[in-house]
Amino acid sequence: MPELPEVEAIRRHLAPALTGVRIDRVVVRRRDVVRDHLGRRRGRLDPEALGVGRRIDRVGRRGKQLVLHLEGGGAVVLRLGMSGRVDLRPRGAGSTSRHRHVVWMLDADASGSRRRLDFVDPRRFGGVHLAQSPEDLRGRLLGDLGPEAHEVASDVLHERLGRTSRAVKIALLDQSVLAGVGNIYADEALFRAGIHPMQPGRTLRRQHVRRLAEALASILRIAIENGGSTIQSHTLPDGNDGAFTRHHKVYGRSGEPCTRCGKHLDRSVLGGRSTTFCAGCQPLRPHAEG
DNA sequence: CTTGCGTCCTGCTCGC
DNA sequence: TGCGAGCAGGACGCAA
Repeated sequence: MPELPEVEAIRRHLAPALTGVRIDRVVVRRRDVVRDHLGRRRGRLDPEALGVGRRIDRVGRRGKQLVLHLEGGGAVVLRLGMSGRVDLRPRGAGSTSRHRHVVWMLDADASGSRRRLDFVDPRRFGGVHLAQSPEDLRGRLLGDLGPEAHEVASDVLHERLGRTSRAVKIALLDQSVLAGVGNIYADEALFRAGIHPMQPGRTLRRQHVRRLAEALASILRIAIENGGSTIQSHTLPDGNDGAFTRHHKVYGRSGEPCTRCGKHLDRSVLGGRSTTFCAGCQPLRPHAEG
């Protein structure tokens, strides 16, 4: 469950070690985590689609998905889900997890290090998706994603949220509306913008959406610079924790005092997701025309 | 078309 | 110390 900043931190960590490196061998220890570009489990795994014998041209990211672009087109898309992570370690190192589902054995990089990349995901909400061509990638895998949350223009966000009657928090979590926001940053951005999580998207006024876009950009960028936020299992591939936890103003703080007004923070459940907010600082506003 | 609900999993923390 | 309940950063399929 890393969200955009955590995935970006992982991407930046992996890129220098993986770019230009050839994949020697892939071990699939649990085949049901591997899917094709439409999300289907494949009966037969194609080693070439998994990257065997190919170089990694580029390590990219779109929303919460990590994309290993392979030479000759196609890509391996890693979705970390709630509990997923990737470990980058020397090929000979032992593994600490019994939930290591896919292992990429890499050739030596420029400095001569021979490493492997482990996809680990205890809950298995995540997965490894194989795109055989750029078209595959542009389809269901990445094609339905909204704009990147940390750089969305205010008027674009206003137009997109204006299309739905759902609660703004639910809309923020919808990756086809906006890519990269998860439960933590949805709550944090709404708090910072002073918007009630249950406010219907289409009732948001332009000025509030502007504050929301600014809050998203600010919070996500700071989180990226800090290497992503951390709770429980989230770790960077080198085993170090990200360091953003202390910046959370509402997430995980229900019942504690609001940092802005001192009232206790409320908790409710929206779309099955735990939601923390300050009823004082984030008032539900009636829809004003014009 | 949109929206809301149930479901997929394991592991951790908390209270008894 | 053990045990069960409840909760967890996501996203899908399905039905209305």
